[in-house]
Amino acid sequence: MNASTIIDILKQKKLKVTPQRVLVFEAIMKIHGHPVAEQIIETVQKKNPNISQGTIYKTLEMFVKNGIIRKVKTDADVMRYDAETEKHHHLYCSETERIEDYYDEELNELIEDYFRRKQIPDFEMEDFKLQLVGRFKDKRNH
Amino acid sequence: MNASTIIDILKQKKLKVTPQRVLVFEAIMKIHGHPVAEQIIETVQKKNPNISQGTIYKTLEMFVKNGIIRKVKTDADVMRYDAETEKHHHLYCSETERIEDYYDEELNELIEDYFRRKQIPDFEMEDFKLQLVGRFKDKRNH
DNA sequence: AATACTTAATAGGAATTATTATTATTTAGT
DNA sequence: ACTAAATAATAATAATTCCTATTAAGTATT
Repeated sequence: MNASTIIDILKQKKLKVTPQRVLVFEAIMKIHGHPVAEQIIETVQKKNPNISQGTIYKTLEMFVKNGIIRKVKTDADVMRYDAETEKHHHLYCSETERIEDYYDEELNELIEDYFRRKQIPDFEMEDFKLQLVGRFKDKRNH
Repeated sequence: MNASTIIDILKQKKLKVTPQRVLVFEAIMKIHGHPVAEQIIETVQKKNPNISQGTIYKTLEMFVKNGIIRKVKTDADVMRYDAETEKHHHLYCSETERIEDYYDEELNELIEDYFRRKQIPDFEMEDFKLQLVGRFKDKRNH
């Protein structure tokens, strides 16, 4: 992936090609992994200090909306607390902020079993959690 | 769960029992679901307006450290961005902030299969994501 | 049972930090 | 050259953390 790649992507999506957007994309490519906004800002501004933070945040948001990049973690922006400390998973509503607990021992065992057979290289697993994204059929707005 | 429950929990863990801690715990119990700090603060301060925000945040943090409650979502506190838009899961280091992508089509199919057989009541699943928490065996600090 | 002691917890407010909003100016695409 | 959208610069916001003097919980002592 390089400058011409993002130029093509933007053109294809009928989005304006600006030097700012190209630099932001190149920064994400260059850093790889999962950069936080700060790292992207730093990398972009090293190349061109005149590019403002606001533009970079706006560009990232635009990239996310257009499926060019993703946000890691679920989208809600504040921490939530959960009194339940037993192992469980979470159901996230893709429309609202609603979150529900989901307990499924059979599922836990299925996944545990799977990872007993298949080791992940260089990684020692301690725990796992499934985020299930979808829609609740009842209209409650917890 | 009620006041005497949290009192017992705190005593058992050799933590001081204070009215503030009891009220914070009761608030979480009362709200159930996955309250954000703001809701907890509101509920606590309705009972006793002299309890400060800082105390409530500190108490929540203490509860989390002692396994009395959990934080929902992974613990890192800033958004991260990911250039990869293909379906994948995440490996989280429990010690550092490192996050790695994890691709596993076999696992995807296993889980998809499972949910094809077993429907979650009142929930229409659109997507899922696995968070695998553990330790990386190499020392790289991405 | 009341009192003093010691350390941790708390209140109150300031500080921090990531992110979003605002607006005048600039620029990309036609 | 035109027009709508993007940008720079800065202010505003909001969640969370930090700081410090005061207070209170748990424990030991009478």
